[in-house]
Amino acid sequence: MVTTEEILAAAQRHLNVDPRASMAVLASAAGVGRATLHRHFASRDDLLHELGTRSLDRWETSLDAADPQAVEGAADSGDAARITACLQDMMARFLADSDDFGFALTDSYLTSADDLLARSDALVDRETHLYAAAQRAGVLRDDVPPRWLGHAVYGLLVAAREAVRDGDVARRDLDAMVMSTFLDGAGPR
Amino acid sequence: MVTTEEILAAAQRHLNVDPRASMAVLASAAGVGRATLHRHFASRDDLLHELGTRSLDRWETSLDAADPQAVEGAADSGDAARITACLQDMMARFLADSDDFGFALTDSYLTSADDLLARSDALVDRETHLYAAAQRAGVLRDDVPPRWLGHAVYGLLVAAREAVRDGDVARRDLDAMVMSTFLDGAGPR
DNA sequence: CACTGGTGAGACATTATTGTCTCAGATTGG
DNA sequence: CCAATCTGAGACAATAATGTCTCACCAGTG
Repeated sequence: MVTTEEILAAAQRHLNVDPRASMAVLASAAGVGRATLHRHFASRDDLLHELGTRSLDRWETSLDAADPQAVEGAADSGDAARITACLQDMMARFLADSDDFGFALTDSYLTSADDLLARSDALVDRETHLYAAAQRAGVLRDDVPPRWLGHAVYGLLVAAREAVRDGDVARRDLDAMVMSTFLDGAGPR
Repeated sequence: MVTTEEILAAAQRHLNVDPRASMAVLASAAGVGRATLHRHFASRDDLLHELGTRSLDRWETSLDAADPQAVEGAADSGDAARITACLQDMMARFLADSDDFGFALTDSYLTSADDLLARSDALVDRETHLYAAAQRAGVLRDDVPPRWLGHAVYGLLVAAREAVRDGDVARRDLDAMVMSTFLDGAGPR
């Protein structure tokens, strides 16, 4: 039997490639009849909404794991190693999610529903506070807006997903490479 | 009168937000009747194909400008300042294009048409050679695959577009910020 | 065996989208 | 003013997508 999770995974994988994929296409992509797909999700909007919710759930979970550590670390304002480890942990979680859960596509889901958009905004704020704290702790450069750091991380996640998909980077090297690129850049060692 | 260019610009802007936008939506987004839109582009595929072609044209132009400089710079294998300037120039061109010309959406256009896909692959190769040359010249770190650098640049372009769109970074600061993030990363100064 | 729950195939009406066409009005340039 | 040209609105048929429904089928269970 094909579970709801498998259907969602197949749908996301497919919508990544073709955002216009029809329900019929998504059904056969999941190896399921069109009727069965509609038994899981009454409408296409339902499916997209669920997909968006799952993405936000994962994002929130990653932030939940990273946030308290960071706030602590920033509170005693100096434990750079700790806050760096926290950033690394968060990045690794993001990367794990970007694997099977798309990232670049998230946007198109969110903009359609107000509740998802609101959640997304709230998470952006939380993450931005985290970067700001890292800046105060001297772990991240403070000559750029913290929001830019958030965008940069997102961009690198997109890059990472593409790189793995194209086979340009091995999955096991990904975490270290992305983190190093984020922190140290692409300039000479 | 609404020119073809304006229609394309409006379409791209709109398709960025909603890849499923219909011809009717795209027409009114361009401030034009549906019939007029079809006078410019016989079919939706035609429109998307043209959009993809324009993206590739701009990309190719940017590479044309950067490539000879880089090859020269790599040939005498040491003029780091020169090859850095060349990378900066290329990045600035990319950023200028990512402004009005979308970037993140390019993919969905390309994967639909074989000729565009082939052109895209060729350009990726050219750009990769450029990064490899930069690595040999000691301008970019050589402990990562050159293709990863390409992905990273692409990701930062996505980030830059989002950052400007959200008003998180002023356009005039963008070039320097993106280049510095690419070369030096987000770690402390 | 009979029964149950879930499934795929497909019919079906409805709606959205596409591409073509016509026509009346507006604009431009002579 | 007139003619040529381009435009938007809308009619139109064809196609695609959506959501609902029925029905035969099959696997597992009692």
